[in-house]
Amino acid sequence: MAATMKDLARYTGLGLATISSYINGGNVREKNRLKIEEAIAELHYEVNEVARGLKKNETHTIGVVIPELNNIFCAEIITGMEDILRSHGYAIMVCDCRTNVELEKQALDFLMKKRVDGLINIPVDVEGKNLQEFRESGKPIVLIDRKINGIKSDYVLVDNRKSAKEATVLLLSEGHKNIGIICGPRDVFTAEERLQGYKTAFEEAGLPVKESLIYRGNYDIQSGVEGMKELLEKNPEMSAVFVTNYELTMGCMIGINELGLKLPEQISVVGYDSLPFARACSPALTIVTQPTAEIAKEAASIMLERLHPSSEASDEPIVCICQGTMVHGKSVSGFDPG
Amino acid sequence: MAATMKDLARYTGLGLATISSYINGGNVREKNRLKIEEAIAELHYEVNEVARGLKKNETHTIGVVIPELNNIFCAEIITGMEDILRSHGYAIMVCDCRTNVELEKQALDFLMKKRVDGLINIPVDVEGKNLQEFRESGKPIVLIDRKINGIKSDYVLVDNRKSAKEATVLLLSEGHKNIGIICGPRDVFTAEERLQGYKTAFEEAGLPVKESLIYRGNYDIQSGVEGMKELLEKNPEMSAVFVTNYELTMGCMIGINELGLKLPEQISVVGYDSLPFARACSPALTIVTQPTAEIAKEAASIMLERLHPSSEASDEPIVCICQGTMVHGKSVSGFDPG
DNA sequence: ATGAAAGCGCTAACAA
DNA sequence: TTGTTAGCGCTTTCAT
Repeated sequence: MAATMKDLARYTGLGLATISSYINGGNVREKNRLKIEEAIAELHYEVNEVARGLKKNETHTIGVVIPELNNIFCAEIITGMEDILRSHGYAIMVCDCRTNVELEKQALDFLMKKRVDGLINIPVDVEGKNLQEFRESGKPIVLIDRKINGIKSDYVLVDNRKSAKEATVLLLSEGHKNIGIICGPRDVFTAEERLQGYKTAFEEAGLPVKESLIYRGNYDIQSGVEGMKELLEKNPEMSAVFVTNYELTMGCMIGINELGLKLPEQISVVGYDSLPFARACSPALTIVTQPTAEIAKEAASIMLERLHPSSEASDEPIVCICQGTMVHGKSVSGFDPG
Repeated sequence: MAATMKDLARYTGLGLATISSYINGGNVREKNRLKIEEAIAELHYEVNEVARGLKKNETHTIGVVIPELNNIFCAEIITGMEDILRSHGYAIMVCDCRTNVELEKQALDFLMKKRVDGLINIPVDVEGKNLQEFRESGKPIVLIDRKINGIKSDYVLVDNRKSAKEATVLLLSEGHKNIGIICGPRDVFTAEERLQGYKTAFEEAGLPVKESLIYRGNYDIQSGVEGMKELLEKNPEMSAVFVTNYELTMGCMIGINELGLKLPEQISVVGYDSLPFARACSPALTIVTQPTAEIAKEAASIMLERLHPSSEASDEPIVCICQGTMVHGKSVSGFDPG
């Protein structure tokens, strides 16, 4: 068994409170300090954060619930948050709910029992019901990437509409008219927003939006492959495509490979998310990148602020909107009517 | 504040022990059971795992320390482990140490204080010193992917030599003689093993290994780009290259793009790790893939076995060696002396 | 089957 | 500055 403060007290002949005071940075007589330090070294003492957590009713642990860890967007955000939070003494408990509402509920339950001090969540449940119980605990919640209707909370979001519109405008400005879009599921906030941005670009250009050019899949590779094939089948005249997340973009490139299409001569492509992947494609992809480091930083900062409110604390929800960026490659060319 | 067992006791008029017994699946008179269930629903009671952890000296939490979360190989393994461990009631605390020995030490300390029940680690410190303290706790440790000299422990490893040799033999059998290799750092176990496999293939073919064809970088994208450029510069006659992890492979493809080389006519490539990426390249890459799901499953199983030893438990270290697989694409062609 | 009480390792009054 | 003590929420004897 690991040594406890009691052991230190016995070893040094001091009282428990003195030890505790020393451990917590209090003042202790020089002579006793040395004794305690000796005891700590000798007995390999390490604070028991579990006991401390019980006593102080704070575990210095943040629950993180996400749809898929195995997804570059999520992984990058978690990496960034973990870095910041741990440097402030907070551990994260990550739960991957596999894009499944029921698993998300279980994860949330699980983390409640573990008494995490706060929750960071990329929500899967669009109803917001899963969060109900946690909200009643009064502990801070930061929602990332997806807005839930009717849930007031701190949010870190990305301006998906703007980026999607920008990407579509680029393709339109190159003369493309038949521009396909490969989207995520109807019930995912970002998917809907990106589609709206696409539609807005058409509307502002005074052009009609063709339903046949809209493919809705899951946010996964398979949907990217299938989406590309189906769009081309239904729209032989399609000359450009906008793909709206990393997995879909990868799938789209696989589809283009398998169909033997030439980029950008036969089809122009604007992808999403991963810059390294875009550069590794031949020719390099034009993409919309998301500021994952910034998202992570904002989310972690809001959480820390909620845990230790500064003087001018307000209980108004904090909503932080980050901006994506277009990075130009060589996968977009002017429309060639020939 | 959340409800406690005391509250349930007061609400039902029962004793604390009865409540505890019910919560833990003990027998309770039907009438009382109903009362307790009513109280739980009414007061929104949830077990406090922190208190339970203190009392039982087990937190149902596993520490996971890895070099980079933001790395597809690590992310896939964590995803798999988290799934299995959580379904057995264990949470994971993930710490990303950014491939930094000092940060790894801090993470390990941190997790000790949090009293995790076990540790899963892709070790960065090749000396094994970082693990010393945790080992003294007597709690189970499972090491993944990298062997540490002189540390007896449970391991889940991949047969890197075999895969690397197989990849090199493929290139040799296509008539290539000047085959470059882009490796990871000298002090990373897998990097060294993969290089050994490459060398063995040459030796068994009776061919000399040229030092100029060996590029050592970090396991990152930048090294892949630079490695590719440097190898070609030093070895204009190089007709094939073996790239030994995902990030390097991505970097290598970026380099090939930037140099405007034709695949596989001008250079044959065998990559590593990510199958979707390989398929998204044009032409599709031939690669060595690692069985991340299997690694995750084995690591989680060993951990669970150590936490709850079956009857025929042995304290001999368990070493599990998984096998990689070659997946053939179109990035390798016969050597054309023309 | 149920209750009373001790104690896990720590912190925080309070007293000295 | 230091020591004594109670108690965080739970489990676990030991009685009943």
